[in-house]
Amino acid sequence: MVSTTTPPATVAEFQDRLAEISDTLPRRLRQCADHVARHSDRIAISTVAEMSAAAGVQPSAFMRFCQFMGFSGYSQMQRLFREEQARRWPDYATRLENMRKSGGDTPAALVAEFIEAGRGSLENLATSLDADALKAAVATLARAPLVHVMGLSRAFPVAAYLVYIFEKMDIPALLHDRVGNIDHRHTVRRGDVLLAISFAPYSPETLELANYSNERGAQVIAITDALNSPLRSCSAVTLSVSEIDVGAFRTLSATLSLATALGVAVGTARRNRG
Amino acid sequence: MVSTTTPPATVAEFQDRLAEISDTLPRRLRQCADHVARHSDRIAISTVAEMSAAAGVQPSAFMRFCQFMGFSGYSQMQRLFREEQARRWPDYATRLENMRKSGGDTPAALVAEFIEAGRGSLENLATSLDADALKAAVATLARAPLVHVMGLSRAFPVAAYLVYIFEKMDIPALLHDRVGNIDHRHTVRRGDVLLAISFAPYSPETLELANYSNERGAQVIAITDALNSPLRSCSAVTLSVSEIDVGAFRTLSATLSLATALGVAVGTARRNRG
DNA sequence: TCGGTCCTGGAACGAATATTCCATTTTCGG
DNA sequence: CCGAAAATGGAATATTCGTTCCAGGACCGA
Repeated sequence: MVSTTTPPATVAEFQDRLAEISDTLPRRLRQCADHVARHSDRIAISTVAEMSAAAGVQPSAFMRFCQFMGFSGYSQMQRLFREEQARRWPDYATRLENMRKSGGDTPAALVAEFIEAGRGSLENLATSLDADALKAAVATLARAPLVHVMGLSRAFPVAAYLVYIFEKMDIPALLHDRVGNIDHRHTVRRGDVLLAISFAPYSPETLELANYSNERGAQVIAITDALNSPLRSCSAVTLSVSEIDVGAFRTLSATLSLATALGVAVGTARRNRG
Repeated sequence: MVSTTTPPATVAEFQDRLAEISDTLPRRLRQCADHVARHSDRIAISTVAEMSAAAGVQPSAFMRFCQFMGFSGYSQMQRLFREEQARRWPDYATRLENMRKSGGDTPAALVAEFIEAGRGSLENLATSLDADALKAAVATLARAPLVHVMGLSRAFPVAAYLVYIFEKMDIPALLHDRVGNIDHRHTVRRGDVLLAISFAPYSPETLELANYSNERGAQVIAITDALNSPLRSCSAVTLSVSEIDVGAFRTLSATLSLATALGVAVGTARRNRG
């Protein structure tokens, strides 16, 4: 009954085996698998009783599940997750607390706030990213003869960094800055793609260019913040990112991570197609 | 012996009480306190036996420490840290694993990589930030009649965002871009401050401006990557940040968090001095 | 040096937890 | 519909872990 294979040595291996066997599992065992897949982080700090209750099964069923996964029991499985967690969380939490504790508005405390905000934003991105939209955006951008990029105010660093990456990857890209108040809209041609980046309060210039591109027959990819962004109505694909704010300010951690990944993905996609 | 006060309700309260009593503790108990202060994150996943062994004391000593902290015992203390951890780590880890598992080079997997890198960079920043240097940088910048900001290539988004923040906070700041290949160096006056941002490979233009400013009697604050950065030799204060790379690319999560905090701190410092 | 107080170490106890076992139920092929 | 094999639930057991207790030792003031 219990396969005598060696237990997974890493969380990644664990995930693989889970995906592999979860189709062949009886009902209760399947419940365990589903719950574990969804809350694997809880394993490190929960007891079998808690886990099985949360999954809606008996502790004994959960034990059988552990053995199906190749472990001798729950304890061995738990050890894997505890080690994993300890590895990725050195003394960071402690240090942050100290920085924050050092005083409400010392610079170090402020950095701690922004670190926390950035971290939270990254976590949000992980849970809320629309993988299909992203894939569509990459496909569209990979086909574009020329990529137009526009972002003003807070979105400007993102636009600038994207163009920098595009340039590094030999992708033809044009940054629509507003230097000299010169408008570059007439460079947009049918078949080109506009990557428009804007957050509330949305700058009219960016919206205007998005609308113009649409009329001109150039698809629009938007990186924006909320579901009610005006960019959504005039873009083929919308990627949304929300940043946690510190007072009136925000970092760009999540937005830049998404943008960088997008740029690199487009670069590799192009390379693959020759 | 054991004070009958209520136990700390949050990790912050815990830290406070720890700092408060740790001077009055006997030797073994002090060892516990030191070890806990340094590895508070381990409490959630370790047993008393493990913790006490790591601290170099007997389990019973560790128990007494828990009671000094106001808890009934180790279990109650552990519960606090487990709740804290569950709170700040919803299903983020799971989601990330799924994204990464979905394939080596799908866009979503790439985003997961950059999220991890960003997170790691932020954690590095938390543990390696030089609070004194930061404080000095803020003080210097707060006194400057005019702040010059320069960063090219990968550092350009950081420079741009800093100037954006300075502008929002009514701080006179000038971005030394290279539009039209026009050099703004002659705007630098004695008493001004240059905020120079550069990472390997360091762009000569930024280094040049840093040297020039020094000669001109304007102090230089550097944001750079390593300890052997050429900026270090010509700057009054150096803030170092290291970003984890994904292949040949990096995000700017940590750098931007630091820069944003720096900008906001300077703004509030100025406001306080009128 | 002596007496008292506080601290320390280790063993012993009790509670909680993981794990196994088996009777009962369900499933599925014939 | 029947019988075998698999799955399930719940109780019983074994193990680990938290907690307490007490004897011995260190420290301190007199």
